Amino acid sequence: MSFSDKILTWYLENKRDLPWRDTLDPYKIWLSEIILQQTRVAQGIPYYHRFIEAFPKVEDLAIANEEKVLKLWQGLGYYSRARNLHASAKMVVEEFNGTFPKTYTGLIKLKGVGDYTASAISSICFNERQAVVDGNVYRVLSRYFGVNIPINSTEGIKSFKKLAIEVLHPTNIRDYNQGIMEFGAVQCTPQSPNCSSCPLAGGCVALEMGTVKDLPVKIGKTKIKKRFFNYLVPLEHRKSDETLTQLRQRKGKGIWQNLWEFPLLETEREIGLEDIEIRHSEVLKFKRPPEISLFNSDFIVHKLSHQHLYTQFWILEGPFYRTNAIPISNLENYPVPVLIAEFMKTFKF
DNA sequence: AACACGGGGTT
DNA sequence: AACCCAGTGTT
Repeated sequence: MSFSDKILTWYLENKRDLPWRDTLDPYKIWLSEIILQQTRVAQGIPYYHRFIEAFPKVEDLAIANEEKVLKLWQGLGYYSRARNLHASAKMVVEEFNGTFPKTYTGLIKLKGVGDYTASAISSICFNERQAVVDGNVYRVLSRYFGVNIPINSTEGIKSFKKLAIEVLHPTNIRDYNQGIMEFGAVQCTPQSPNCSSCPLAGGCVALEMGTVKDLPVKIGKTKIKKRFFNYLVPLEHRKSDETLTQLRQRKGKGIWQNLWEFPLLETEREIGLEDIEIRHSEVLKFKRPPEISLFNSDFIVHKLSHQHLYTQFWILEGPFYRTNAIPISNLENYPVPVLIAEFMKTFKF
């Protein structure tokens, strides 16, 4: 039995019942694939349901405000996925009359659709002969065939893609592709893979050589940068029994593009109350000196994959010049980073 | 070729 | 703390 037949047989007996497995609708498969980029299935499932409910068809997504799309995406991370998702929905509706491209070549032109995603959609929806190479596939192929070329080197990317094409199933591309990924996610896991009950143990080079735990090989380490964020939370208590505050939308490059946050003073190092008293006007203008207090005595350290944000929330009470001022009851409508959402949940406005 | 881009789960 | 997740786009 060939490698691909073993994978396919295993899959047909072990596949999970996932929400997007009951359809070949390119819209739904595309949505699931974008959500699942660098994201675990368990984390993505509730988002998939919410998007399908809010936007049953690609036309619904295309006519939505970006604000609403980002709000639904809040908490998933890599927000360029949401912006590109929205842009591609518009492309499909406006340029292709609402019909998704039916080929790898057509699909890869969509924003946010790269080699992996174009291969996944074209093979799953149309059984096109394209090989998917995601993190699971790198792991399974490197172990079974004993390949120690670094998976994130240029040579590795090329040679694993070539190998993936060579071992593709002859006919059932659709199920084989999902099968090899599922096999990596469930059976041939990163740590403590279940080799003792593996249907592919016979023929697995890494198992034979005792190198399972060393594969796949990955080079380079992400250097983590430290940043110091001082959020200035303005509060103006009005007689109308309403409290005003202010949010701003992040623009330009960097993290959290197009999401909202409180006025931010970023510094090179930790600063204290005296510094805030002097510098708050760089960020936010008050009509008279505000009453300032620190919300969190210890840093809130928000960890991203490549930076740690040492964060202090400063509460500034007093009347301020209200461009973009909003009542606190409206805060929930804005798409915000998890760091800000956690603060809003904890702070007693 | 290297880096930026989130947040959460697992060990 | 380190690694990884159904990767893509930019520099």
